[in-house]
Amino acid sequence: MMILGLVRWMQPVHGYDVRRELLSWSADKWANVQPGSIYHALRKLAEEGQLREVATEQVGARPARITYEITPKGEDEFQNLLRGLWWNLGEVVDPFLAAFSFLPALPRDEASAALRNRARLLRSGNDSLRAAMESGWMKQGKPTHVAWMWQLSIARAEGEIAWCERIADLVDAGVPYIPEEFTQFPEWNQFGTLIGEGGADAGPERAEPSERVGQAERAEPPETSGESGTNE
Amino acid sequence: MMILGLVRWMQPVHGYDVRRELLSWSADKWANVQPGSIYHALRKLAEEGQLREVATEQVGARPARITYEITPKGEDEFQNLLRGLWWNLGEVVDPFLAAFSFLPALPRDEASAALRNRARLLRSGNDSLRAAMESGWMKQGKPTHVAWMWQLSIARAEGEIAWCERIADLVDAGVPYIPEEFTQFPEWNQFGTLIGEGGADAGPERAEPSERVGQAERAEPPETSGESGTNE
DNA sequence: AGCGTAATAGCCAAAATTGACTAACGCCCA
DNA sequence: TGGGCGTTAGTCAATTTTGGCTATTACGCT
Repeated sequence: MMILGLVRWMQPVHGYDVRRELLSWSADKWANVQPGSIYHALRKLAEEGQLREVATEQVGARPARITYEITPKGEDEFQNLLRGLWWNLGEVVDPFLAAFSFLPALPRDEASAALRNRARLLRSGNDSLRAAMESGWMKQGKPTHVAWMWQLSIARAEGEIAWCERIADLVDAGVPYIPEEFTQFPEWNQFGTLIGEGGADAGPERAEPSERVGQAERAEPPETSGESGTNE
Repeated sequence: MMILGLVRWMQPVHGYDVRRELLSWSADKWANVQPGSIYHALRKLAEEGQLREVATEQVGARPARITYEITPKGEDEFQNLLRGLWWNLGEVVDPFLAAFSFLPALPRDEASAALRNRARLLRSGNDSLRAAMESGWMKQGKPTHVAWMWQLSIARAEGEIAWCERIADLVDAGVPYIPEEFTQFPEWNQFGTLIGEGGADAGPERAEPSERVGQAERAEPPETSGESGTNE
């Protein structure tokens, strides 16, 4: 989608243009697009008839670059995709949520410390976003709505900060959360009940692998070397 | 990570157990784990020495099931992974954010309608989460911290709801955001508007907001069949 | 001019993910 | 008593994703 939309936007383009644009948006972070996938996606879209090759230039002995533009079919598909995303709730993938589900695996004091630390990180992330928005960033020719996107991030983070502090307090206060299954039975079967309850389900969250660390802000856990590695 | 953690948690287990557990958590939504990937992950972890095969039972002529348990090395790795996720900010991947970056591709009135619709969806999602938490869910033996996870979702969504309304107001108010690239080449809009209101039906506006707030919360864009398909 | 670095453009083999598929077994009810 | 259905358990080929690699040209500096 991203790629189709970008081609639509910048056409005619070749792969490297798209790559640079995505990179400049740090889209490898908030969208799901690594540079390596671009060329594959372009080829696939072209083969599906949503894009069309428009030229193939070559400068010297460099790799030839193929320029694409969107076809009416691609435009149509793009509109569908776009509306699907705007009108429905998509599933958000958040690795922290997945990790939080293992709360009982951490000692209480570390859990609460980590939560407060997270609040701190979120706050300072928000601060730097705000600073970036006010300082000359927007005069640099960035579209206004990008600032709105930042604001969405900020708004969500603000909700999360409050949550962090609240939960940290609960943890500190010794509110019990460790299920008996942990302390008593090694096996937990009573999970069948979870399924039955799907009627009111709605866990709109989702966790995805790959953690990359924001440039500066990062704290290390007390003891282990917080290697961020694979994600099985 | 998820899988390693689950094995650690439920050991000794075989693949199907893990699969059922993840399914019961709807983990295919909020984590990144489809049933198909489980066995691969288990094998990979075993081969990396983080898990160990512990038994291979076979009942009749059914597929043999291999039971795994975690090794000290796996435990170590799990602690690392877990702490990495707890102490650092991970990147959240949200398809809506990606879609929002194409705001200029939508007609103003559709954008604002979609935003308000989104606020509605989020609100009702929150409501049903809250309802689920209060109604017998927690008495069912569910670990307390799962409720905290729901609360995080709610907190974030609340921030987002406010944002939606705020931005919708801005859009309605005609705050400019369309970059010059767009207005320069009006043939782009051609498609947006054509498709947006070309449905030939009376109102190009407002998908009929279905009143019932049941599980099937979802609204359709004005005309196109909001296929949520691939995502290039 | 000569050298090192950065940017350009894309490729590719390996790894991961997916969803459809198999195939036996248990059980219920007519 | 046997046929249909759901559960159990996992496989597999095809698709996707990854991120490191190559090889050329442009640029800056002394």
